[in-house]
Amino acid sequence: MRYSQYLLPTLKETPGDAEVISHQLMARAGMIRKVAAGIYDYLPLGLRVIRKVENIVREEMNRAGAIELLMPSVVPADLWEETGRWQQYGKELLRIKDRKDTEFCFGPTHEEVVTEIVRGTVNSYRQLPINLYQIQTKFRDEIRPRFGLMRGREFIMKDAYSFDLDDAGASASYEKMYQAYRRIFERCGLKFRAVEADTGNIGGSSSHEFMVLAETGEDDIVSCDACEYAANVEKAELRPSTTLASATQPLVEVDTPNRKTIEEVSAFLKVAATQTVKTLIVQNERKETLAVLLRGDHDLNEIKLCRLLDCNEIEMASEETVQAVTGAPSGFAGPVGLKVRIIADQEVQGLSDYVIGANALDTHFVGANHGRDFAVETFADLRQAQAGDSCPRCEGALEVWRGIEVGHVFKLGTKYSEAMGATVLDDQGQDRTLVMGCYGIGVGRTAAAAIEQNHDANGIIWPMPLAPFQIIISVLNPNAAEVLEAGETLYAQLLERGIEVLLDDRDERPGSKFKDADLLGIPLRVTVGARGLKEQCYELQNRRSGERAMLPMVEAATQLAAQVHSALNAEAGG
RNA sequence: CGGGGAGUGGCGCAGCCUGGUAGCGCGCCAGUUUUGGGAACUGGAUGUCGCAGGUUCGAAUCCUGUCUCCCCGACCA
Repeated sequence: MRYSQYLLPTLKETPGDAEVISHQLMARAGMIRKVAAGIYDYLPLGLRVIRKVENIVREEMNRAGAIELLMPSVVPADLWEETGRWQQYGKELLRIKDRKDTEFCFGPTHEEVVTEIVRGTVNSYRQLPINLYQIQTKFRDEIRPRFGLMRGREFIMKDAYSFDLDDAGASASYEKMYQAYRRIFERCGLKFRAVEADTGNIGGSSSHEFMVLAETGEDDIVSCDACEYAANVEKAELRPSTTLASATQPLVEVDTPNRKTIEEVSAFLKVAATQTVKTLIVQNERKETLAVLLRGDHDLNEIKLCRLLDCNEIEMASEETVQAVTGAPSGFAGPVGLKVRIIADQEVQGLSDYVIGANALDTHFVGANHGRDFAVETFADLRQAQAGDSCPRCEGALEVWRGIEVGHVFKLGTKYSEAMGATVLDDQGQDRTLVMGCYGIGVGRTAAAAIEQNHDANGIIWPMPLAPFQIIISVLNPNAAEVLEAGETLYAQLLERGIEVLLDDRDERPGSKFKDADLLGIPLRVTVGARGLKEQCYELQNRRSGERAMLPMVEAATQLAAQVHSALNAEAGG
């Protein structure tokens, strides 16, 4: 591609609405343009990267035995009504009507559609297992899209769905996808972790998320420093606590004027936060109000609480509710004398003689003990894991990372196949409900995550497998005939060798060309200028390492092609 | 949706408080001189100041409404 004839609008300045580095650099490098909140144009350079990711995904899915197809983006409401999701799925589902007022949605995910395909075309266990996938534009009307391609409303996703006769088969299909995903992200040159995850409202029994490690990630994940255990904090189990407490101090009411938070109270009473217990008054969607006790320095994990209570949503009670339930303004809630259900994190069980709210303005208790002073209905694992916690599987300790979720694999079970009557005949001639799995990869998000992990002050540094171009030839003075000709010659030789090369033949000053080359993040830059030509050489610079080398003109194309191929293989290996 | 902020040439911003009919930098076009890390000079083009009302002799500026965008929370590839 000739730069002078390409559409590559680079920006010197960062657009004001771009917050994270990947968004800033994608905008500056002329990869994307915003059309509306969470909706983007993929400009030519951006599309090239998207295609790179797609092709890696496609190759690995095919290798794992999955079959590509393409389902419609616009899906009739009937299908979604079969599974009840037309009602369940909230405002994220973009609902539209056609001219006859028939309802449709723009598909945010395709369990219903694919299940409909399989129920109509797969009738025998002999056709199993089968795994169907597509790479397609999805739409989810997110409440708050942000960070460019990281969380768009419209985005490109690879979604795959496996169908098996039984759980064992489904587990095997799941394992295949898990391994395929590892290969995909390794080939993309990304540092990532596969972590145990919550299944959310897609449903199903177990799942893993593939997290690219990056500070700007929106998820917290934990991993053990000794074994393989890794999980999203939403999901991370904590080791069961077995210690039991016994009281040694009497319950005494103390004044804590204006001290509401754990920090304020523990500082005021000169007690460690670990020796305090906080009482959260919460409500679920059924408007049940209850009190949750946690050690002062711990945080509530709402997902664990939801699971315990068999509800979908937990929120902190309003000030009025707190006042009504505890008889005091928030900040002083405690379990003593409370009339609502009281449940506690398991680690409260091992505490004794702690500080706790007294349900009266500016007052706390010291020397509080459950069992003696109040009763706890249930102890359970309810808190968020944090750095330094013991691993639930071994003697190691947990570390905390930030991650970007680029892929997610689920065991779905029969949730959709049962609702939609997707069955096959087994070898006994009996109807069997198919056991499903589903597997997603955010294509644009993967590209964005790659930038989060691979950039410097000058711009993007693409891993070779994702680079929109593998080599950029910067012709320093295209007005000098012999310089332009030397550039053109190399350009032609590289194209012949199948290398993706961008020829910067613009009539710009050298500085601009170097800045743009760095910004775009092309892994190898060849400078063609009078200086090198005097010695019959091109000059090579590696974007990542900054290393430079003189390449004799006669062997340049061969050497460069070899470097590109070895970089591709290095990053594809492992 | 709750809380915070912002809409002014393609991009980044100033002007608004204290109303008088729009300015700076980058980019763009033409020319001259330049040419190894975002060149200099000269000349030029581009704005119904988000939209709709209102106040006023006069509104980018004040008032009301509305739309959009961004940030913090819930959601997720």
